[in-house]
Amino acid sequence: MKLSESEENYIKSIYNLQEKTGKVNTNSLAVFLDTSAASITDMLKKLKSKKLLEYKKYYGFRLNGAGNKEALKIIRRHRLWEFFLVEKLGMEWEKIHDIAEELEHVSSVELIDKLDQFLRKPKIDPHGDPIPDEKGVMPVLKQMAIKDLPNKQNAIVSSVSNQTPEMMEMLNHYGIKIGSSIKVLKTFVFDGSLQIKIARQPECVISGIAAQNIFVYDN
Amino acid sequence: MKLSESEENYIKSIYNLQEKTGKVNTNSLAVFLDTSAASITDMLKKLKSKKLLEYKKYYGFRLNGAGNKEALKIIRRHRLWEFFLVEKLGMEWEKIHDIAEELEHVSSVELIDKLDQFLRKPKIDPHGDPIPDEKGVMPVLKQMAIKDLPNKQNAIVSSVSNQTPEMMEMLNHYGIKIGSSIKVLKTFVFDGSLQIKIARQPECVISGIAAQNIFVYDN
DNA sequence: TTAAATTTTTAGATTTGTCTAAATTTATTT
DNA sequence: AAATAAATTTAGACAAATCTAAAAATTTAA
Repeated sequence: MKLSESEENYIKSIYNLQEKTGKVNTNSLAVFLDTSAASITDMLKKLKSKKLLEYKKYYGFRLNGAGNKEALKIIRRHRLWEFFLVEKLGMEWEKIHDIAEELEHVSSVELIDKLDQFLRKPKIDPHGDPIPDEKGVMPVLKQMAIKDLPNKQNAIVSSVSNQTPEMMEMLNHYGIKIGSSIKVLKTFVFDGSLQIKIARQPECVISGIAAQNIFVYDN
Repeated sequence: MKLSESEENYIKSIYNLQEKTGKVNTNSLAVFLDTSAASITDMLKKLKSKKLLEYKKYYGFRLNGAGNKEALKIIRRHRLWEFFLVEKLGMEWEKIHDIAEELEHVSSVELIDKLDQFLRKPKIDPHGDPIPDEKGVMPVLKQMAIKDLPNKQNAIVSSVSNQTPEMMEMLNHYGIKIGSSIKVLKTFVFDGSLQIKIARQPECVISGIAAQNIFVYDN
């Protein structure tokens, strides 16, 4: 199905809000897309008529099977481009989102599959989000606290359970970000602290408490 | 200046037709863009009001300095993406144009400069067309038709002036591509046909007409 | 040098995606 | 359960880019 850029943005946003907060309504989508509630209603009618979502006036809406499939295609494109921008072009983590937002609308299947191959079929984008495969399947990635990561094994930082300013300050200090490549060099049994190496950062030691709150993907 | 996708397509087309045929008029542009003459007139007014071209009713139009600059930026993006698609993703020469046509509208300067670096600042795209640099300057590359290439001298195929399916079929048959190493073994004065050798291909003979349309870099 | 043909422009519609303001429906309070 | 508040939808308008049909200007030809 050929969708307009705008339709794609709506579908992707609905999918993302559905994933993140469980449900979406007209207002939250309007805020998210920085547009009016009236525009949302207009587009919902259109997407319904294209059979991409269930929608009942005043009751709510939800992507159906076809809509989900489209969303996953768009998300796949977005995340592959983000990976490309960081890993191949060396762009800053913070700058890539807006560019990927534009690139994602180029929809040639062959382009995206070739790009996927070229990037060696990555499973996680630079923000730590999973990348759907060519069939639209999200890889299931188990997470583990880095205290449980075997020594010398490379992993990708996936999330942080304790998002206090104090934690952020520390992560910032060590250059630890979602998506950072990380390796445990040594475990100090006495207090559970770990000596670690983050890609492009000097080695450092983090406390056992920190090691319980920083998660990585379990490959 | 932020331009719409449509404005960019008009500017690029005007530039290309100007280059290729010397001048453009409403009808030729309408044919080229597969749209109506009325739409051309509408857009000309708009581009005039944005000070990107000179335009007098019924008299004609031409990109001005600012318009040319914009055109060169778009062409730079297009050709860099074409190079990427062929050299990095290994896509077929024939399939890349339409994809680059979409990618070219993503206009982040940082993206394009990083891409340029990543590709090692190529000067020629896979169709043999020169790629403007970050300042919008077209590299000056001398070319010659292979009919003018001295016998026994190695050269690199740079471009093909007649990009019809029929020409493509023949080039394909002989294994002639942009970048192919080529040598003229013998010239038949009677009809201008040439016996040639393409690297990794058997010797073959091409007609005088073909020999006028296949270009090589003049080292 | 008129008449005919061609090219270009205008006038008026249409589609897409958006808007504001008003109306309607649903949810919350008193 | 009314009254009030909040969320959602409708109605009507607008800008961008396009279209067709008709009018105007220019070019060509008789």
